[in-house]
Amino acid sequence: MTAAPSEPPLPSGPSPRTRRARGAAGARRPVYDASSLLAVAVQEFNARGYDATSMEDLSRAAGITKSSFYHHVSGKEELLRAALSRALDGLFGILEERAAQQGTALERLRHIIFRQVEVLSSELPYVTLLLRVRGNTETERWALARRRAFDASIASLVAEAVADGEVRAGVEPSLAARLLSGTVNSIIEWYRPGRPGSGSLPGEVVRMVSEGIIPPA
Amino acid sequence: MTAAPSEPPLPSGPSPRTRRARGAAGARRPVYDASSLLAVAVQEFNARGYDATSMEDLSRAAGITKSSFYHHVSGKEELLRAALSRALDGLFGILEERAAQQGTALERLRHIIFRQVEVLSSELPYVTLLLRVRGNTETERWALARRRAFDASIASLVAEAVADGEVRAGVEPSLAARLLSGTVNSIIEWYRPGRPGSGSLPGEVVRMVSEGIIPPA
DNA sequence: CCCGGGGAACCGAACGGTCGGTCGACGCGG
DNA sequence: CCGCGTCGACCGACCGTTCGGTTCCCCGGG
Repeated sequence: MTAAPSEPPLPSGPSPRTRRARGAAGARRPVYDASSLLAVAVQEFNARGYDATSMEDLSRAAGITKSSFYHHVSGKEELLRAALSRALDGLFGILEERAAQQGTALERLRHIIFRQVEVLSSELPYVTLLLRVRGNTETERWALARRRAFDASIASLVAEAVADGEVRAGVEPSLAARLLSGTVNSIIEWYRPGRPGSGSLPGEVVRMVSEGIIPPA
Repeated sequence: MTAAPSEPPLPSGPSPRTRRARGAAGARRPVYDASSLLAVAVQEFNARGYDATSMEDLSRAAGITKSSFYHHVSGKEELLRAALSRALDGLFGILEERAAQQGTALERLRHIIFRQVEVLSSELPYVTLLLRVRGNTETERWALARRRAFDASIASLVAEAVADGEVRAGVEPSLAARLLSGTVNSIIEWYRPGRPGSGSLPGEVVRMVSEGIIPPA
């Protein structure tokens, strides 16, 4: 089920305002634009959880008062929506890459996993937030639906690889797909950028899920 | 199981006045004991998230008022503590089993993974709650610390297996341990009891992480 | 047999506090 | 002097928790 992405529910609010610093060159204070405030908010959301993070927490982390914070953003849920949208765009972008659409099912699958790890790393805070959504509001349910669609496209790819006999016999497609996604997504629990990875994380992950840990007999 | 087997959490009936008959044998049994209330609470916590679940949500799910609910439990965080404790006891119990302490490192590792999947399944709601705590309160930080200790013991076992040459060459121990735990823990995201698993889930998981999905060359 | 004390279960109402969000005013650079 | 960014004060709603009081059942004394 590769459902076409629909419009996110936008209850009320103007279009995202791209605020710029005062003068072109002479900005004198840390002026906050929408994206930098979003980055701050997402970091706080991930540290404490969305529901446990108050708007006052966010404004304090940004260095301004709550009222000033509201001058730049339209509301708490809108921040969440923007963050989830960014994560989902990154993930769905993988599926549209050339290498994700040509070659054998196994080749495409390996490429998608490789790229998914890369996106998880580069968009870590946003994807982290996405993977913790519970579905309490309409925005969260929208994100959950999109995320399920992404997982479903991977699952169908796994099923195709199994049908083509490209993977080990006895592998149950839906179980393998779930464990695959779970393994990849679990990276957000411990990966932190800037830490000296011994090698290429995406390559290591692809190899681990492909060959397991047992030495070839 | 300590829950009373006779009575599932009754839905919000219009007349909660149906007082349950005291035990004929004289054993006085309240309508709700602590453990059945805990089960209801944990289910709600998992559905909405701990912070997003109000005490009124819990009491409504239990079929009584908020005040009555407080007659049985001491507070919200105490419910959380009891649930997390149950999950952690289940996990640490695995490490004390005989098969987890004798044999080669790889044998012990495979047994622990097998049993961990079993515990995840049998104590699903409690382990689910455990794997979602963020560390906002002292109780949550205590649970996080205990959970890290469990993961650490698995990581050291993986390192031992690598040092003994029991696993594929080139496997980085700490990365493998993290992916291993991530894969196993991700089961809570989709496993639901009662669904007809085609085979033994623990066995399938052990095989998948051991051999991967690639057919032997 | 009846009666009444005691306690568990339960409830409505309210507490102090925090939440997301709003509003009017002020300082200041253009 | 105009408007943007900032701010303190404030709002209604809801939070977890407490309290006073009522109902129901068991049980011992007459």
